[in-house]
Amino acid sequence: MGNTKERILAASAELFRRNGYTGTGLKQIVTAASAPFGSIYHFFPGGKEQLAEEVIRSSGMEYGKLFDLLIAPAPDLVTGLEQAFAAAAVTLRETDYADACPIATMALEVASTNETLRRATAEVFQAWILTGTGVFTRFGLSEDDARRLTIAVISALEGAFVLSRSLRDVEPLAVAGEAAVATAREMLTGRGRG
Amino acid sequence: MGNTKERILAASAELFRRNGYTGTGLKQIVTAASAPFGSIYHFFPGGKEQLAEEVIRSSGMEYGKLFDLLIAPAPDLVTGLEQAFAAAAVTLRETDYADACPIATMALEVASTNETLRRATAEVFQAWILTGTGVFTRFGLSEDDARRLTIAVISALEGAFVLSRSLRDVEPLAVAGEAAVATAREMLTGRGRG
DNA sequence: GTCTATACCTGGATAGAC
DNA sequence: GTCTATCCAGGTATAGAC
Repeated sequence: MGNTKERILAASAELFRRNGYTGTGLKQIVTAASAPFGSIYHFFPGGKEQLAEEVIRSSGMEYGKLFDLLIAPAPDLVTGLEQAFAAAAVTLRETDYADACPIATMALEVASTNETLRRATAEVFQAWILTGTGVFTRFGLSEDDARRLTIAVISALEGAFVLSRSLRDVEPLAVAGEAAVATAREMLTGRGRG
Repeated sequence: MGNTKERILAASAELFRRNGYTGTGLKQIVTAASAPFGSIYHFFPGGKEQLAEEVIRSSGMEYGKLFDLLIAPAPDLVTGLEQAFAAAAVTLRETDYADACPIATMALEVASTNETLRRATAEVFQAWILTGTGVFTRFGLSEDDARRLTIAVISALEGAFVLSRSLRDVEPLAVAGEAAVATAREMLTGRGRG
């Protein structure tokens, strides 16, 4: 087969997401991917850092598509947000509180320790913000409101993931979802900011 | 001196917060603490895990006091929330985007890998929720609203920390703070949930 | 190009001198 | 009780057989 690289990327994505960057070993990755050790350096000459960078970009961009898949097709903004947070809660419970954001753990780990990877996570988050802003403007929000709602939604989701994974309870995800909906409603009804 | 243990705890708290649990080595800790290597096992016979557990509990509980120090004394709930998010933004910038939540990075790292430490982070978050609920009820919210606002505020803060540290920009912290204020206002004016 | 063996280093942990 | 020397497993990375 020629999909060794794909298997390494898939195994890395799952291990990095669950165990973090420093918490995942290259030996662990090749074992999970059923690949020989040398393949890592064949496909990723830059070693662990290059592998992680590709994982951050690919799985991060993939995750960002959920704005288009879950929220954009919804009949209205509130319904779209409710569906997105509900879907996140289902996934979290089905995976025993393991599969939340694919890059959040790494983002915190590398924020102050690895500039290359920090930049990769930043570019992913910026892409999400652009995508979300586009989707929300199509629901009638101003450019400024749409951007602010996107940032508020991502923040609420990421923070709720931290609490829900730690507490092993989806309550934070539900509460954060309702708060995001309230923020959206406030913008839609034009109550604006203080 | 007899404060070797305190120096180890202080150095560990800072390193764990910035570099994470797996990203911090015990040798690194004793160097930063100017302590001999053996002292770690003298004061923490359980090794790295016991040290991390004590750090999570102590620095976590310390951080939870900010509810009482920053929000409780405020003239009103909205002002209190604004001050808390503003203070977090100032600290983040002053420390070059390093000092955010003392336990969030570890919480994500250990959520699926170390049940002892996961439980320690969960107990800290539960304590924060209780403290916040108490403070918010004193501002006139119902027990249920107060609990839900607390969870929404912590989620917004934690998520904004992820984005702000990655982007090296306090905009997410500002936006999340305004969203938290909007949620509080909605509860205070009795508009309730849908 | 695939894969194995290995080099080299740092990780956590321990023993024991003082 | 303070501190040093060391152990062994695991980490990343490389060399080279096939």
